[in-house]
This record gives sequence, structure tokens and C-alpha cells, in this order.
Amino acid sequence: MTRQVTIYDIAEATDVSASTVSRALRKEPTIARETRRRILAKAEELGYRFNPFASSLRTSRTQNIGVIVPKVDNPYVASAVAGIEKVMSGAGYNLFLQQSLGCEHKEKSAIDNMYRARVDGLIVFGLQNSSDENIGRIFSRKQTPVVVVDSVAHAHVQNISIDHYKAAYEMTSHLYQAGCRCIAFVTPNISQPIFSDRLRGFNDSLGDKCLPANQKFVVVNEKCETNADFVKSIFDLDPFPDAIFFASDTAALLAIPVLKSKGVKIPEAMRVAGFGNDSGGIIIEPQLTTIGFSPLEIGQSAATTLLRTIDNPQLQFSKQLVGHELIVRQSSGCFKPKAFQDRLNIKQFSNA
Amino acid sequence: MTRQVTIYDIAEATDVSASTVSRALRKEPTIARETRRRILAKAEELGYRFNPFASSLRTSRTQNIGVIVPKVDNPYVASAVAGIEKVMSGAGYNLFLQQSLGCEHKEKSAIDNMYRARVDGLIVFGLQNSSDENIGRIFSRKQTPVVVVDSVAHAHVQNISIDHYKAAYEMTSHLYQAGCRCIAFVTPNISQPIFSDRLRGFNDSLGDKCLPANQKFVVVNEKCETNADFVKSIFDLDPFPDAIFFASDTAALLAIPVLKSKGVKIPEAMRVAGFGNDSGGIIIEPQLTTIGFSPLEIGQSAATTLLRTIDNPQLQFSKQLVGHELIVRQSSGCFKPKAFQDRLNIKQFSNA
DNA sequence: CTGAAAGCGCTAACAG
DNA sequence: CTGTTAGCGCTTTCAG
Repeated sequence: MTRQVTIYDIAEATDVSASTVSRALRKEPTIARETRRRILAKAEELGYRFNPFASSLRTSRTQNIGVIVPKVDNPYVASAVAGIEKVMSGAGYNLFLQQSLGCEHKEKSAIDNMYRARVDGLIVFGLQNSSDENIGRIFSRKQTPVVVVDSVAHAHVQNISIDHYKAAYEMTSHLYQAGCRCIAFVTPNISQPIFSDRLRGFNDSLGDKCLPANQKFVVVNEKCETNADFVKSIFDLDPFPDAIFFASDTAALLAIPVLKSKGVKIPEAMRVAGFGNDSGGIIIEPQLTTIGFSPLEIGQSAATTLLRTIDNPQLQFSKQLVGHELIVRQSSGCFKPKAFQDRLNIKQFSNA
Repeated sequence: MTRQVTIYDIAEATDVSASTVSRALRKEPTIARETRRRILAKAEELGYRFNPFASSLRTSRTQNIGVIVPKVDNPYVASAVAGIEKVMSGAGYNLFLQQSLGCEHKEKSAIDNMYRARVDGLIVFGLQNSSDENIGRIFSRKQTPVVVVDSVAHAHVQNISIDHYKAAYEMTSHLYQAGCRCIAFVTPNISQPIFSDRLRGFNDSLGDKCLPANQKFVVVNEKCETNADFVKSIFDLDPFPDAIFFASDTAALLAIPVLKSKGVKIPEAMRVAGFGNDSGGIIIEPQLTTIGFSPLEIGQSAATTLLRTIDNPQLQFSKQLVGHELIVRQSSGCFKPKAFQDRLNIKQFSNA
């Protein structure tokens, strides 16, 4: 492996100094057209390759941004990452990707790792509450901006999320309007903000209709997204609910076939709703009523917000809400198509 | 922003030289136990943070590996990336992720970018044929190993893929055995190796059964994974086929509801098969017969192979085939469960 | 086992 | 518009 071609080689071959070469390469305006042309041509000829390490060492800017997600192989996350990549790649940044696997320990070490890697910015999905201090302590001191997606509002960072509370409230109201008076709520956990927010929305919506929010009808099962076993706990409910609101489409799609096989008529005897607009929702029969939003858009928003904050460190921290919509399909009994009108309705920013 | 804590600060505070600190930090054995202890303690105390750029500049090793995929928001790709991340993260490497969006130009620039970023290794999904030379020229000269997934076999790089040809051959034989004699094949294109291989498998299987491979029954439609419009071209076929083999589950899942709505009884009048074991395949009615394999495993294989090649640059280049299985469900008419026996059956390597 | 010294390739003052 | 100089923080000989 022969020695790297450096700006000094170009300088020598062009009879200028290394700084001039550096300036030409960085397209600084303060350089003669002709000199630049010669330098660029020679660089090409010699097969010069910019060395980002030397540059980063000098400037302490990396052009790298970190992305920490629980799992990439989750359709929502994958789309969001796609959105982030698109924006960041367009802005000349590289993406460091790391999974936290929903494990607090891994999340902490991922944050540490990104910090060590000296990323120019960080986007974290589903940050555990306990990591709040890490993020704040580690990053804010160094003035490295952080965007947190789908977590509770953190100080010192940008927060982005759809309005899980409001969406769940609306869905519950929808089921109520469809005539349901005994609605069960199924969720994998109540610790993650996205799920606890949905549960609050559910409870408050019922409360506002003077329906007692009976916690017996809140089924919490960590495995409800991977295993249909949890469905039997629904059959234990007394009275048998006239609707189930699944906090996740994945769980709904797992449960519906089981419910059908047990003779539960959907939507006649039981209305069903999900959350997330999984692609399976239009395959299943009956098609699934759900809450839709654009993960791609969330990713893009997160990315553009991060870029803004990088460029303007004085930018106010805020909680940004991305639009959602109620998608009514057959599983909730009344098929009423509606335009995806709120789709691009981002509060606060209008990143065209 | 106060100055960074460097090894010199630690050296000064510990009354040793910077080289000793460097050695202690890197856990070199040639250092007194006690000295090391003191150094590590002081590093912790001062909040020292290793600077990878200075290190990379010196050693020209980066501990970064590049991953180029067409689109992250594709369930198959997302799972594979998850597998790669898991392995690489465990081995102390960071992941650079970039999308090529199936565009030759972007793919080339992503490769360039990874090359400039001086990754220690590269994994590319669905490499366009035309990029072959880029990969070879750019990377092999620099001795940076490359793993190519789902492409035609390239020289100078490691190749990994499932056996698309064989899998398609088997599926076609399965449909034949189920009594079908007029089978249509639907594919988004015949340029990507994964699809052209599947088509060859389809054709050869028919050929071996002395059924003329009539190209009229090969429906190529770029949009068949995003829009069900292509289904009408199936109704134009004469004679009307008694089976359709979709080269992609996504297309099958889009088409089945349309076929059903037009009164085509599946599987009675028409058998249907897909490829990829999309999660929708067990939601749809009838459930979809398909080819299953583990994208996670493919990702892990790609990663371990890359690590091996990094550690041993003399390693022979090869084409590695990952196991697949025929998953027979209702859509092909005979429900015959079968253990996922080939799942961990990787040829050549047994990365436990 | 430890230290001194040199340099990886680039950029940012500061002069001219 | 261009050159000189001095590092960024780490690793690696080579000596001791």
C-alpha cells in the first residue's frame, strides 16, 4: 500500500503552498480561478483523497451525526431512519447508526459511544427516562445538539413526536361514537412514553364521556407484539368488552385472527382499533381502523431540526408535534374514507 | 467550550510521559500494574475522552464500517441491517449507513463517500452491475475488504446471498406438483440479480418438466410492489393461468385482494405463491405460500465474513449461500407445515 | 518498564 | 491572493 497522496504532494506538483491547496480544495473564494483550476486538476490526476481525520482533528467538526434507535428492524423506525438518512446525506453528513435494543444499559453505552465519536449531533429514539441525565450532562456541556424522538419532553434537547395522547383520545372517542361503552386497551407496557401517553389519552377520553376508566380493562402484556397468547386474558374480562383499542397495530394484527377463530364477529360484536398504520392493516379482514402518521416525515423533521440547531446553537429547545390522522376502516364498523389531510401539518416548522 | 482533556493532561497529573498514558489506555501489557491503575483513575477523574480522529490519523484504522443499502425502509433490508449492527457493535465497530435508493449514480457516490471516509470495510446490498468496477478499483487496491449481498458474483469481494435460483426452482416445482400447468411469473424487473436469478429458476424448472417457458407469462412491471394496477395484465393472459408465482411477497399481497374481488377463487381456481416471507403472508386470506429465509442471518453472515476478511486479508474471496425454505400455506392449495430446518444452514461458514 | 521525539494530514492565524 | 508557521491528539520507533 503506497503512501497516501496529500495536499503537500499537490502543492509540490503545482508550485504553490499547502495552504493554497487546502483553500482551493475547500472552494474558498479567496483564490485565483486559474490557480484553483490547476490544483483541482492535479488533485484529480494524482488520485488525491481528502482525509477527514486530519481535518476533524484540526477543526473538531466531524460531519457525522449519530442515530440511536431501539431496533432498526421495526417498520416505523426503519422509515424514520430512511427519512433521516435522506436529509442528512443531502446536507453532507454521514450517519452513525446504533441500536439500543430497548435496553437501558446499551442505550447508555450507545450514547457514550456517540459522544466519544464526537458526532456533530445526535438523534435518539425512545430514550429511556433514566438516560435523560446522561444526554443532558454529556452533550449539552459540549454544545452538541440532540434531538429526542418519542420520549417525554426533555430539557436541553429538541423533542419531536406525534401527539400520542391526542391521537389515542380521538380514537377512543371514535369508538365511543360508534356506540361502544366497554372498551379494553391493550399495550405492551406503560413505561415507554409513547404508550403511557396513549393510555392517558384513552383514560381521559373515557373520563370526559363519564365512563369510569376501569383499569381492569387495561391489558398490559410485554409480549403482545410477538405472541398472540395475551388474547386469552381478554376473554377473561367480565363484562366482555364491545371494543378493543390496541396501542399497537402489531398486537391488533396478531389478535384479530385469534378473535375471529374464537367466533368473535368483528366489527358486529366487537370493534377493533390499532395504532400506527402498519401495512398489514389493509390486508387483514376486516381492515383495521388505526392512527396514521408518517414516520418518514418524523425522521425528516428530526433531521432538519437537528441541522437547524447545529447551525444555530442558540435555537430555543422545544417540543415539536407532527401531525397524525384517524384512519377509519371496517374493523370499527363504519367505513368512512378521509383524506390524509394532516399529513404534512407540522406544528412550528414548515420545512418544505 | 473548555479545552479537551488529552493524554498530556493525564501525563502531567500522573508524572509520567504521554506515551505511557497512551500505552495504559490501550491496555498494552508492557506496563506496570500500578502505573496503569493510577493513569486510568486519573483519566476517569479528569473526564478524559479518547479522540478517535487523532488515533485514526496516526494508525489509519478507523473502526468504522460502511453499509450501503437501496432503502432502509424495506423490511428485508432493515432486518439485515439489524443483524449487521448487532455483530459489528459487538466487535467494537461503528456503522456508517447510506442509502443508494436503487439509483446507480447515488450508489457510486455512496461508494466514493465510504472510500473517502476510509471505512475499514464495506457491505453493499444489491450492487448494480455497473458499479462492479468502482468497487474493485477503489477498494481492492487499498486492501479494504468488501462484502456484496444479493448481487451477481463479483471478483475481489466476498459475495453473500440466498440461492435465489434454487429457491425459485423449488417453488415452481411445488406449483407443478400441485397440478398447475400454466404458471405466470410476476416480477418488478429482470435487471436486478435477485430477480433475474429467480426468473431463471422459474424457467429452468418449467423446462425440466417439459413445459415450454412461454415468455408471455412473464409479467415485468416496475410498479408491481407499489400499485395493484398490474393485475389487469394478468387478466389479459390467454389461456388464463392456473397459478401465479410472484417474485416478491409485496406484489402478491397487493394482488391477492384484487384477484379475490374479481371473483378468482384462491387456491381453487388459481394458486398463488410469493417470495420473501413478508409478515403480511400470514395475515392475508388465504395465507401465502412463499420462500422464507432469515434476513437477520444474512446480515450477521455478511458482518462476520467482513470481520474475518478484515482480520485476515489473505482470505479467499467466495460466494456464500445462506439457507432458505419453501413455506407452504393455503394459497398454493396444500397446507403442509414443515420445520424451518434449513434456517441455520449456512454453507461454508458456521458462525455460531 | 518508561521517555523523547517525530509525524500522521489538515487548517487557521498572521503576514505579506 | 498566497505563504509561513504552528499545532490538533495520538502512536510509534528508538533509546534508555
